[in-house]
Amino acid sequence: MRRERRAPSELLQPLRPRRGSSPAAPEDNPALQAIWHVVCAIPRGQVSTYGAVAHAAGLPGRARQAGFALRVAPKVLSLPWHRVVGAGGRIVFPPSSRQYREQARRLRAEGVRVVDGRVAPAALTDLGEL
DNA sequence: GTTGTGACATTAT
DNA sequence: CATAATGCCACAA
Repeated sequence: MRRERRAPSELLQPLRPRRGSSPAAPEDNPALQAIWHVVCAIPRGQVSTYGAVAHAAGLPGRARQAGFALRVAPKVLSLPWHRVVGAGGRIVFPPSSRQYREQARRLRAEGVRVVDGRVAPAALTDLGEL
């Protein structure tokens, strides 16, 4: 049976009609905004996962989009992107990549213990249901 | 329209 | 532990 895969975000905010043929800017995407909002709410010194962020943003099963959202996030938002890791608290960036080191550095600066590309399980946040 | 790709997750082998 | 197979879905070409 084919499931209806309607994004709950569509119910939260009606998609506004795109004007003319203007290319929809990421900033206009409610899903991305929801994700950014959730990430912004992750307390300092705590960590969450892509899947959990997506779920808390009302987008269950769309962990990948959480990654995309962080990727295209405007710099001016200065999101705490480093507080988002993969399942099991693993840093998803390739070790020795510039981003990996940056994320580990920022996390440790907040008191989060990073061992072997993995954050302490205790640092994981619940995010509740928002 | 199709295809390939990805800052993912889960399950199976 | 490591791979592979799926599921998932937005985006770029």
